[in-house]
Amino acid sequence: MGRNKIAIEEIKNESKRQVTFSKRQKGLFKKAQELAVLTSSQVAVITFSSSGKLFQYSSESMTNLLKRCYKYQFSGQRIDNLQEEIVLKNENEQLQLRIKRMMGEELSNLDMKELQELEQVVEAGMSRIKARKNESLLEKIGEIEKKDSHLEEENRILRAQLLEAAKTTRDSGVPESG
Amino acid sequence: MGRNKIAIEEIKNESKRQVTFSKRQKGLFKKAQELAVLTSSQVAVITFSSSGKLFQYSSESMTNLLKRCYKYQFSGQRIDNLQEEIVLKNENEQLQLRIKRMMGEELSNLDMKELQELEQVVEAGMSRIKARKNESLLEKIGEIEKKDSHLEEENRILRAQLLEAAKTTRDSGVPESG
DNA sequence: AACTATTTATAAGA
DNA sequence: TTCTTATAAATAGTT
Repeated sequence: MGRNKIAIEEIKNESKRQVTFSKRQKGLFKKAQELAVLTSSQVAVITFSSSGKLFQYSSESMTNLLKRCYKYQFSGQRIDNLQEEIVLKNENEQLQLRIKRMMGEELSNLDMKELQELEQVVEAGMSRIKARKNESLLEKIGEIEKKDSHLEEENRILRAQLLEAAKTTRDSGVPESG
Repeated sequence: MGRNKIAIEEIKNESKRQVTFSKRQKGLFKKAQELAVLTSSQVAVITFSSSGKLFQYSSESMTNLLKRCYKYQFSGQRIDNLQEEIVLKNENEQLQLRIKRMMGEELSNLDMKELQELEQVVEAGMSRIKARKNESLLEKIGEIEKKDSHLEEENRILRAQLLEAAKTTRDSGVPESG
Protein backbone atom coordinates (compact mmCIF):
# COMPACT_ATOMS: atom_id res chain seq x y z
CA MET A 1 0.00 0.00 0.00
CA GLY A 2 1.69 3.08 -1.10
CA ARG A 3 3.13 4.70 -4.14
CA ASN A 4 4.79 1.45 -5.12
CA LYS A 5 4.33 -2.14 -4.29
CA ILE A 6 7.24 -3.44 -2.23
CA ALA A 7 8.52 -6.95 -1.73
CA ILE A 8 8.28 -8.39 1.75
CA GLU A 9 11.98 -8.72 2.44
CA GLU A 10 14.47 -7.03 4.69
CA ILE A 11 14.83 -3.30 4.04
CA LYS A 12 18.55 -2.70 3.81
CA ASN A 13 18.54 1.08 4.08
CA GLU A 14 18.59 1.77 7.76
CA SER A 15 16.68 5.00 7.98
CA LYS A 16 14.06 3.68 5.60
CA ARG A 17 13.74 0.57 7.74
CA GLN A 18 13.36 2.71 10.83
CA VAL A 19 10.57 4.73 9.25
CA THR A 20 8.78 1.62 8.05
CA PHE A 21 9.07 0.07 11.48
CA SER A 22 7.45 2.99 13.17
CA LYS A 23 4.65 3.29 10.62
CA ARG A 24 3.81 -0.38 10.51
CA GLN A 25 4.26 -0.86 14.21
CA LYS A 26 1.66 1.79 14.81
CA GLY A 27 -0.59 0.14 12.26
CA LEU A 28 -0.17 -3.27 13.87
CA PHE A 29 -1.14 -2.01 17.30
CA LYS A 30 -4.15 -0.28 15.86
CA LYS A 31 -5.25 -3.46 14.14
CA ALA A 32 -4.73 -5.38 17.36
CA GLN A 33 -6.86 -2.94 19.28
CA GLU A 34 -9.61 -3.01 16.65
CA LEU A 35 -9.65 -6.80 16.68
CA ALA A 36 -9.95 -6.85 20.46
CA VAL A 37 -12.80 -4.33 20.52
CA LEU A 38 -14.75 -5.61 17.54
CA THR A 39 -14.70 -9.25 18.52
CA SER A 40 -14.44 -9.05 22.32
CA SER A 41 -11.22 -10.97 22.17
CA GLN A 42 -7.98 -10.64 24.05
CA VAL A 43 -5.00 -9.55 22.02
CA ALA A 44 -1.37 -8.93 22.87
CA VAL A 45 1.42 -7.79 20.59
CA ILE A 46 5.08 -7.67 21.49
CA THR A 47 7.71 -6.17 19.21
CA PHE A 48 11.44 -5.63 19.37
CA SER A 49 12.76 -3.19 16.82
CA SER A 50 15.99 -4.15 15.10
CA SER A 51 17.72 -1.64 17.36
CA GLY A 52 16.48 -3.64 20.34
CA LYS A 53 13.72 -1.42 21.62
CA LEU A 54 10.68 -3.13 23.14
CA PHE A 55 7.07 -2.20 22.41
CA GLN A 56 4.03 -3.93 23.80
CA TYR A 57 0.32 -3.71 23.26
CA SER A 58 -2.24 -5.66 25.20
CA SER A 59 -6.01 -5.41 25.23
CA GLU A 60 -6.07 -6.29 28.90
CA SER A 61 -3.16 -6.54 31.29
CA MET A 62 -0.40 -8.65 29.83
CA THR A 63 -0.42 -10.59 33.05
CA ASN A 64 -4.06 -11.53 32.72
CA LEU A 65 -3.59 -12.48 29.15
CA LEU A 66 -0.70 -14.72 29.98
CA LYS A 67 -2.69 -16.19 32.86
CA ARG A 68 -5.34 -17.18 30.38
CA CYS A 69 -2.67 -18.74 28.22
CA TYR A 70 -1.57 -20.68 31.21
CA LYS A 71 -5.01 -21.89 32.16
CA TYR A 72 -5.78 -22.75 28.59
CA GLN A 73 -3.15 -25.39 28.52
CA PHE A 74 -4.17 -27.09 31.73
CA SER A 75 -6.99 -29.53 31.94
CA GLY A 76 -5.33 -32.68 33.21
CA GLN A 77 -6.37 -34.56 36.31
CA ARG A 78 -4.46 -34.12 39.49
CA ILE A 79 -2.24 -36.74 41.07
CA ASP A 80 -0.38 -36.30 44.29
CA ASN A 81 3.08 -34.90 44.34
CA LEU A 82 5.09 -38.07 44.85
CA GLN A 83 3.22 -40.17 42.37
CA GLU A 84 3.75 -37.29 40.06
CA GLU A 85 7.50 -37.56 40.18
CA ILE A 86 7.30 -41.23 39.36
CA VAL A 87 4.85 -40.77 36.57
CA LEU A 88 6.98 -38.05 35.14
CA LYS A 89 10.16 -39.98 35.27
CA ASN A 90 8.51 -42.91 33.64
CA GLU A 91 6.91 -41.00 30.87
CA ASN A 92 10.18 -39.38 30.13
CA GLU A 93 12.09 -42.63 30.06
CA GLN A 94 9.51 -44.37 27.99
CA LEU A 95 9.40 -41.56 25.54
CA GLN A 96 13.12 -41.61 25.11
CA LEU A 97 13.20 -45.38 24.81
CA ARG A 98 10.54 -45.24 22.25
CA ILE A 99 12.28 -42.65 20.16
CA LYS A 100 15.44 -44.66 20.37
CA ARG A 101 13.69 -47.84 19.35
CA MET A 102 11.84 -46.29 16.48
CA MET A 103 14.90 -44.60 15.26
CA GLY A 104 16.96 -47.73 15.66
CA GLU A 105 14.55 -49.95 13.85
CA GLU A 106 13.65 -47.72 11.05
CA LEU A 107 16.54 -45.38 10.76
CA SER A 108 19.68 -47.35 11.23
CA ASN A 109 21.53 -45.10 8.87
CA LEU A 110 20.18 -41.83 10.17
CA ASP A 111 22.75 -39.48 11.54
CA MET A 112 23.15 -40.58 15.12
CA LYS A 113 24.25 -37.22 16.31
CA GLU A 114 20.93 -35.77 15.30
CA LEU A 115 19.24 -38.50 17.21
CA GLN A 116 21.14 -37.94 20.38
CA GLU A 117 20.51 -34.29 20.08
CA LEU A 118 16.83 -34.95 19.82
CA GLU A 119 16.93 -37.04 22.92
CA GLN A 120 18.76 -34.33 24.72
CA VAL A 121 16.16 -31.85 23.70
CA VAL A 122 13.47 -34.01 25.22
CA GLU A 123 15.41 -34.61 28.37
CA ALA A 124 16.70 -31.09 28.82
CA GLY A 125 13.28 -29.67 28.12
CA MET A 126 11.68 -31.85 30.72
CA SER A 127 14.14 -31.12 33.45
CA ARG A 128 14.24 -27.45 32.70
CA ILE A 129 10.49 -27.36 32.94
CA LYS A 130 10.58 -28.91 36.34
CA ALA A 131 13.45 -26.84 37.58
CA ARG A 132 12.14 -23.45 36.54
CA LYS A 133 8.62 -24.05 37.56
CA ASN A 134 9.67 -25.22 40.96
CA GLU A 135 12.16 -22.49 41.50
CA SER A 136 9.72 -19.71 40.98
CA LEU A 137 6.88 -21.31 42.84
CA LEU A 138 9.05 -22.29 45.75
CA GLU A 139 10.32 -18.76 45.78
CA LYS A 140 6.82 -17.51 46.09
CA ILE A 141 6.14 -19.92 48.89
CA GLY A 142 9.27 -18.63 50.60
CA GLU A 143 8.08 -15.07 50.37
CA ILE A 144 4.69 -15.84 51.78
CA GLU A 145 6.17 -17.87 54.57
CA LYS A 146 8.44 -15.00 55.46
CA LYS A 147 5.50 -12.66 55.65
CA ASP A 148 3.73 -15.30 57.63
CA SER A 149 6.36 -15.58 60.35
CA HIS A 150 6.52 -11.83 60.46
CA LEU A 151 2.86 -11.73 61.21
CA GLU A 152 3.24 -14.41 63.83
CA GLU A 153 5.95 -12.38 65.54
CA GLU A 154 3.85 -9.26 65.45
CA ASN A 155 0.98 -11.25 66.81
CA ARG A 156 3.11 -12.41 69.71
CA ILE A 157 4.08 -8.86 70.51
CA LEU A 158 0.49 -7.71 70.38
CA ARG A 159 -0.54 -10.47 72.74
CA ALA A 160 2.17 -9.49 75.18
CA GLN A 161 1.11 -5.86 75.09
CA LEU A 162 -2.49 -6.81 75.45
CA LEU A 163 -1.66 -8.96 78.43
CA GLU A 164 0.26 -6.04 79.91
CA ALA A 165 -2.70 -3.78 79.39
CA ALA A 166 -4.99 -6.39 80.89
CA LYS A 167 -2.92 -6.48 84.04
CA THR A 168 -3.60 -2.82 84.51
CA THR A 169 -7.33 -2.81 83.80
CA ARG A 170 -7.80 -6.39 85.06
CA ASP A 171 -10.55 -7.31 82.64
CA SER A 172 -9.47 -7.14 79.01
CA GLY A 173 -10.38 -10.24 76.94
CA VAL A 174 -7.28 -11.90 75.52
CA PRO A 175 -8.10 -14.21 72.57
CA GLU A 176 -7.06 -17.85 72.60
CA SER A 177 -3.62 -18.67 71.35
CA GLY A 178 -3.44 -20.88 68.20
CA MET B 1 -12.23 -1.25 4.57
CA GLY B 2 -15.12 -3.00 3.02
CA ARG B 3 -18.43 -2.28 1.49
CA ASN B 4 -19.30 -0.06 4.42
CA LYS B 5 -17.43 1.75 7.08
CA ILE B 6 -17.98 0.20 10.49
CA ALA B 7 -17.57 1.63 13.96
CA ILE B 8 -14.92 0.10 16.15
CA GLU B 9 -17.20 -1.33 18.80
CA GLU B 10 -18.27 -4.78 19.89
CA ILE B 11 -20.05 -6.73 17.15
CA LYS B 12 -23.20 -8.07 18.79
CA ASN B 13 -24.18 -10.58 16.15
CA GLU B 14 -22.29 -13.70 17.06
CA SER B 15 -21.71 -15.24 13.66
CA LYS B 16 -20.70 -11.92 12.23
CA ARG B 17 -18.28 -11.46 15.09
CA GLN B 18 -16.84 -14.89 14.46
CA VAL B 19 -16.28 -14.13 10.79
CA THR B 20 -14.68 -10.81 11.58
CA PHE B 21 -12.43 -12.42 14.14
CA SER B 22 -11.13 -14.96 11.72
CA LYS B 23 -10.58 -12.45 8.93
CA ARG B 24 -8.92 -9.82 11.05
CA GLN B 25 -6.95 -12.34 13.01
CA LYS B 26 -5.47 -13.60 9.79
CA GLY B 27 -4.78 -10.04 8.69
CA LEU B 28 -3.10 -9.22 11.99
CA PHE B 29 -0.76 -12.18 11.77
CA LYS B 30 0.10 -11.28 8.23
CA LYS B 31 0.92 -7.73 9.24
CA ALA B 32 3.00 -9.02 12.11
CA GLN B 33 4.97 -11.25 9.80
CA GLU B 34 5.51 -8.47 7.30
CA LEU B 35 6.73 -6.12 10.00
CA ALA B 36 9.18 -8.72 11.24
CA VAL B 37 10.58 -9.43 7.79
CA LEU B 38 10.70 -5.89 6.48
CA THR B 39 12.34 -4.36 9.50
CA SER B 40 14.32 -7.30 10.90
CA SER B 41 12.40 -7.01 14.12
CA GLN B 42 10.95 -9.59 16.46
CA VAL B 43 7.20 -9.75 16.65
CA ALA B 44 4.80 -11.89 18.63
CA VAL B 45 1.01 -11.82 18.65
CA ILE B 46 -1.22 -13.70 21.05
CA THR B 47 -4.99 -13.76 20.68
CA PHE B 48 -7.88 -15.34 22.52
CA SER B 49 -11.11 -15.42 20.58
CA SER B 50 -14.25 -14.57 22.52
CA SER B 51 -15.02 -18.28 22.50
CA GLY B 52 -11.75 -18.82 24.35
CA LYS B 53 -9.56 -20.27 21.66
CA LEU B 54 -5.86 -19.42 21.71
CA PHE B 55 -3.87 -18.36 18.66
CA GLN B 56 -0.22 -17.37 18.59
CA TYR B 57 2.13 -15.94 16.04
CA SER B 58 5.80 -15.34 16.60
CA SER B 59 8.54 -14.29 14.21
CA GLU B 60 11.12 -16.29 16.11
CA SER B 61 10.58 -18.87 18.79
CA MET B 62 8.23 -17.52 21.40
CA THR B 63 10.82 -18.75 23.86
CA ASN B 64 13.51 -16.43 22.65
CA LEU B 65 11.19 -13.53 22.26
CA LEU B 66 9.87 -13.80 25.78
CA LYS B 67 13.35 -14.26 27.12
CA ARG B 68 14.32 -11.01 25.46
CA CYS B 69 11.19 -9.42 26.76
CA TYR B 70 11.93 -10.58 30.25
CA LYS B 71 15.52 -9.52 30.19
CA TYR B 72 14.55 -6.19 28.80
CA GLN B 73 12.12 -5.48 31.59
CA PHE B 74 13.87 -7.00 34.55
CA SER B 75 17.43 -7.52 33.38
CA GLY B 76 17.38 -10.79 35.25
CA GLN B 77 17.99 -14.32 34.10
CA ARG B 78 14.74 -15.79 35.32
CA ILE B 79 11.55 -16.04 33.34
CA ASP B 80 8.20 -15.26 34.87
CA ASN B 81 5.98 -18.12 35.74
CA LEU B 82 3.28 -17.38 33.28
CA GLN B 83 5.53 -16.48 30.40
CA GLU B 84 7.19 -19.75 31.21
CA GLU B 85 4.12 -21.66 30.18
CA ILE B 86 4.20 -20.12 26.76
CA VAL B 87 7.87 -20.84 26.51
CA LEU B 88 7.18 -24.43 27.37
CA LYS B 89 4.42 -24.75 24.89
CA ASN B 90 6.70 -23.51 22.22
CA GLU B 91 9.55 -25.77 23.10
CA ASN B 92 7.11 -28.58 22.93
CA GLU B 93 5.86 -27.48 19.54
CA GLN B 94 9.33 -27.14 18.23
CA LEU B 95 10.23 -30.55 19.49
CA GLN B 96 7.23 -32.03 17.79
CA LEU B 97 8.01 -30.20 14.60
CA ARG B 98 11.48 -31.51 14.74
CA ILE B 99 10.38 -35.07 15.23
CA LYS B 100 7.96 -34.65 12.41
CA ARG B 101 10.60 -33.24 10.14
CA MET B 102 13.16 -35.87 10.95
CA MET B 103 10.66 -38.59 10.50
CA GLY B 104 9.40 -37.10 7.32
CA GLU B 105 12.80 -36.77 5.79
CA GLU B 106 14.13 -40.11 6.74
CA LEU B 107 11.11 -42.24 7.25
CA SER B 108 8.60 -41.38 4.64
CA ASN B 109 7.22 -44.88 4.61
CA LEU B 110 7.17 -45.40 8.37
CA ASP B 111 3.80 -46.20 9.80
CA MET B 112 2.27 -42.79 10.25
CA LYS B 113 0.00 -43.89 13.03
CA GLU B 114 3.00 -44.75 15.13
CA LEU B 115 4.41 -41.34 14.44
CA GLN B 116 1.29 -39.49 15.41
CA GLU B 117 1.08 -41.55 18.51
CA LEU B 118 4.59 -40.55 19.41
CA GLU B 119 3.73 -36.92 18.97
CA GLN B 120 0.73 -37.31 21.18
CA VAL B 121 2.85 -38.89 23.85
CA VAL B 122 5.17 -35.92 23.81
CA GLU B 123 2.37 -33.42 23.88
CA ALA B 124 0.22 -35.15 26.43
CA GLY B 125 3.18 -35.83 28.65
CA MET B 126 4.35 -32.28 28.62
CA SER B 127 1.05 -30.72 29.39
CA ARG B 128 0.14 -33.18 32.06
CA ILE B 129 3.47 -32.60 33.70
CA LYS B 130 2.94 -28.90 33.79
CA ALA B 131 -0.61 -29.17 34.99
CA ARG B 132 0.02 -31.51 37.85
CA LYS B 133 3.18 -29.94 39.09
CA ASN B 134 1.61 -26.57 39.17
CA GLU B 135 -1.62 -27.55 40.69
CA SER B 136 0.04 -29.08 43.70
CA LEU B 137 2.39 -26.17 44.24
CA LEU B 138 -0.33 -23.64 43.69
CA GLU B 139 -2.38 -25.56 46.19
CA LYS B 140 0.38 -25.18 48.72
CA ILE B 141 0.53 -21.48 48.06
CA GLY B 142 -3.20 -21.35 48.58
CA GLU B 143 -2.90 -23.04 51.93
CA ILE B 144 -0.18 -20.75 53.15
CA GLU B 145 -2.06 -17.71 51.95
CA LYS B 146 -5.10 -18.89 53.84
CA LYS B 147 -3.07 -19.22 57.01
CA ASP B 148 -1.68 -15.80 56.26
CA SER B 149 -5.02 -14.07 56.07
CA HIS B 150 -6.07 -15.89 59.19
CA LEU B 151 -3.10 -14.42 61.00
CA GLU B 152 -3.86 -11.01 59.60
CA GLU B 153 -7.39 -11.25 60.87
CA GLU B 154 -6.19 -12.29 64.30
CA ASN B 155 -3.74 -9.43 64.20
CA ARG B 156 -6.53 -7.01 63.49
CA ILE B 157 -8.57 -8.32 66.36
CA LEU B 158 -5.64 -8.10 68.73
CA ARG B 159 -4.99 -4.52 67.72
CA ALA B 160 -8.60 -3.62 68.34
CA GLN B 161 -8.54 -5.20 71.75
CA LEU B 162 -5.29 -3.55 72.60
CA LEU B 163 -6.70 -0.21 71.59
CA GLU B 164 -9.71 -0.88 73.75
CA ALA B 165 -7.46 -1.74 76.67
CA ALA B 166 -5.40 1.36 76.00
CA LYS B 167 -8.48 3.52 76.28
CA THR B 168 -8.95 2.21 79.78
CA THR B 169 -5.37 2.46 80.99
CA ARG B 170 -4.68 5.55 78.81
CA ASP B 171 -1.05 4.69 78.12
CA SER B 172 -0.56 1.33 76.39
CA GLY B 173 1.80 1.43 73.38
CA VAL B 174 -0.01 0.23 70.28
CA PRO B 175 2.45 -0.79 67.56
CA GLU B 176 2.32 0.85 64.13
CA SER B 177 0.12 -0.76 61.55
CA GLY B 178 1.88 -2.09 58.44
C1' DA C 1 5.69 15.19 10.21
C1' DA C 2 2.29 15.70 6.33
C1' DC C 3 0.64 14.44 1.95
C1' DT C 4 -1.30 11.43 -1.62
C1' DA C 5 -1.13 7.87 -5.17
C1' DT C 6 -1.52 3.21 -4.69
C1' DT C 7 -1.80 -1.02 -2.68
C1' DT C 8 -3.92 -3.84 0.70
C1' DA C 9 -7.47 -5.27 3.96
C1' DT C 10 -11.96 -6.29 4.62
C1' DA C 11 -17.55 -5.76 5.11
C1' DA C 12 -21.13 -7.31 2.90
C1' DG C 13 -23.09 -10.22 -0.32
C1' DA C 14 -23.32 -14.55 -3.05
C1' DT D 1 -17.23 -21.78 4.94
C1' DT D 2 -15.07 -19.76 0.82
C1' DC D 3 -15.08 -16.34 -3.03
C1' DT D 4 -16.01 -11.97 -4.86
C1' DT D 5 -16.01 -7.11 -5.06
C1' DA D 6 -16.88 -2.38 -3.73
C1' DT D 7 -15.00 0.39 -0.56
C1' DA D 8 -12.32 1.80 3.54
C1' DA D 9 -7.81 1.90 5.43
C1' DA D 10 -2.80 1.52 5.43
C1' DT D 11 1.29 2.96 3.76
C1' DA D 12 5.65 3.88 0.22
C1' DG D 13 7.54 7.40 -1.62
C1' DT D 14 7.52 12.28 -1.75
C1' DT D 15 7.66 17.11 0.19
